[in-house]
Amino acid sequence: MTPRATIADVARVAGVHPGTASRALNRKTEGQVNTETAGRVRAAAKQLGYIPNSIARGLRTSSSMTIGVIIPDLTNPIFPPIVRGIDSHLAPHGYSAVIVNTDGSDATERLVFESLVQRQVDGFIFATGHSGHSIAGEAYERGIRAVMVNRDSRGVPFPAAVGDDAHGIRQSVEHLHQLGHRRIAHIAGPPTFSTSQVRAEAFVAACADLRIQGEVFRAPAYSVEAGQTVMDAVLEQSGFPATAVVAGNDLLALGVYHSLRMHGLRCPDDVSVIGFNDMPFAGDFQPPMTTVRTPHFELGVESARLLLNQIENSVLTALRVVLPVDLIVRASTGPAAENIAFS
Amino acid sequence: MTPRATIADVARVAGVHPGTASRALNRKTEGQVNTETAGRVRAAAKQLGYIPNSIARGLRTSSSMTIGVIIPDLTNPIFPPIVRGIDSHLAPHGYSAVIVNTDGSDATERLVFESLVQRQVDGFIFATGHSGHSIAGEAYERGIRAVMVNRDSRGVPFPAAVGDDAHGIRQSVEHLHQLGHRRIAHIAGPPTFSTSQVRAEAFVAACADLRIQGEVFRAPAYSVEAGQTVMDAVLEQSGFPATAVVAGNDLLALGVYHSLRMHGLRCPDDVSVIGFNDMPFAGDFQPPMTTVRTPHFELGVESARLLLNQIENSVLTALRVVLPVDLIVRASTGPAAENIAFS
DNA sequence: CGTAAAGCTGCAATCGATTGTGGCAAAAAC
DNA sequence: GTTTTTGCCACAATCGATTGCAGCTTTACG
Repeated sequence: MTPRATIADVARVAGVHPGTASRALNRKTEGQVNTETAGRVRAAAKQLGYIPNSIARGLRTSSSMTIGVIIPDLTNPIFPPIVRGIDSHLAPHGYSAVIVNTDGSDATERLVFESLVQRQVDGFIFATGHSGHSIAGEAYERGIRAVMVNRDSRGVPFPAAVGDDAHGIRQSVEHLHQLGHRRIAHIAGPPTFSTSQVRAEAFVAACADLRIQGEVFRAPAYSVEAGQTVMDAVLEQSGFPATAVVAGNDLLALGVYHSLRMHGLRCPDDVSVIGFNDMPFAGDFQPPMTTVRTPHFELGVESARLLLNQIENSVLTALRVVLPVDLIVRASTGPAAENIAFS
Repeated sequence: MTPRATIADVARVAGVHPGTASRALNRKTEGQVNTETAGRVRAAAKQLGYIPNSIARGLRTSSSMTIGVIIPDLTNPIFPPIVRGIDSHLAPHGYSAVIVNTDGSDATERLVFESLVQRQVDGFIFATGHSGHSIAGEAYERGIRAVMVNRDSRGVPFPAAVGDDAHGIRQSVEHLHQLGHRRIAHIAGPPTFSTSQVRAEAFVAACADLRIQGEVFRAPAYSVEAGQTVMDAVLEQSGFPATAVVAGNDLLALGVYHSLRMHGLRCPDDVSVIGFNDMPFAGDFQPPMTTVRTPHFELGVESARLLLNQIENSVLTALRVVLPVDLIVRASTGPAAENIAFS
């Protein structure tokens, strides 16, 4: 219940001026003070259990040592690893991350953004895929530092850390091709996400290269429900007799699983399915999912590194770092079925 | 690039003193200023795009409007829902959460704790299960406000929001009993977690009540690997011919799945398995998992509510809120097998 | 020995907002 | 008509740390 010791208390005990005490306690300035004096100050600080008030420091130095991380939904399993990667790079540098969700809503994105600039965060990491009139552009105009992770920065010149999505899709299509599939459906995410675009484009390009029939269907969201709904439509209405589907991400693929099951079709016997991301436990699904592994943790690390470089050294080390991805073959893909029952 | 407007700027434009501007802009004090004047101030604020510097405010009011949330590992799928629940209650009240991971390490727990008190967080939410010489006791002695979520507060008089674990276990055992199981193994989590204790105790109590054989085995961690290792031992060395296992949580149950598969045993045909938590996608596993649903989101909400009550009203509304749980029966449980192959 | 340079440390301003106190003027009370 | 009350606002202190500047002492050097 005793009030925390301030630097003035430390100075008094050490018999020096608060300014001197401050210098003695800071790495950057401790060279300016006599070694013996500095020792006395440190001793006093330890004795009093002095903990610097970072709010006061922040006021003076106009930095809060916190980074705002804006994600659509922490419940989406790809984000926890990203967040951990971010944190693992931030913490050793003395920064903390405050994570906020937008639920995909543009309005709450703006809301939390404002709330965070009010908090004087030193920078932002955007993991939201929204590409429309997102706040990124506004942030840039306000001179706010930021980076993107797992998405591209559509026009806004912020650095970005992304996976090599195009290559992952290409691998997926080739894998299916080798298994004999010649008619493949792609269930793409919402067009507002930059990832949806590049994956869809890579898909059509790969199909063209291999001279196989590829059709893309757009899901309204990256969710299990959306995947199921779209797959229902593919099966019931599209008239496209696909023997395999490459989904925009694992959630959509899971929705495809559900739809298949509802239609009495088996995976991979009747239809092969490939996901994207290799989310945690993807290997425990029924069947274990073939999917493209994206290094989410490392993506987080890289994005944090990009941001901190920008903040502390005021330099852009890179405008874009792309990390390799890998196709993980499990049990949701198999030889193309001869004929499949369409309604 | 123009420096942000301060309250002094607003005051100048509105032709009033900064103190007056401050009062005009704050809900609690706007009654102290003339309505017409307040309007002028608000207009000026809007015109300048004034955003209060919450660091400066925090220095004066000695509150940061942030809450520290300490969890073992964000990657564990039960925590994202809890965090979202916390956030959903905090945000409308103007608070932000800063989430840190400890990786179960006592040392880093202490580290992040210190880092957060230095950040002047207004309170803590502990989701770490560690019960030994945790920092909770120290926090209490320092007069720091905190609550526990998903764990009990062993001796430390902090409020806690928990699920009715004992009841969940009882339901599980009864469910198995009805299916004809008479020899059940319980794979408990590490004894340092309060949840492990109450679940294990509830298990032996339930078995005693129903007069069936129950044996408990301890896992060194709440992880898939630990679950597999322990189940391996149960099958190969224990000599306990269980026809069913109730796992301490879903991760352990997943490990049991793996072990079973490795031993050529099928679930639920040979051995029934029940998890705990109903983590996301538990219904998509192979087989879909029977498990106890814990309302994690609501647990987060309740813990945040408990903490905010303590902070803002300085009252303890409750020392302990326990939320109901439910057994979700899926496909990992079935009638007891006649005889099961043990090595 | 004198002067210049270097090394330390104290002083005070500063970051941007909040808030107790006091003063002035208008309204109310007598 | 005078006094008291009330309403509104200005003033200035304050939160706790950082930092440019100046002054003092000590060392170095010619």
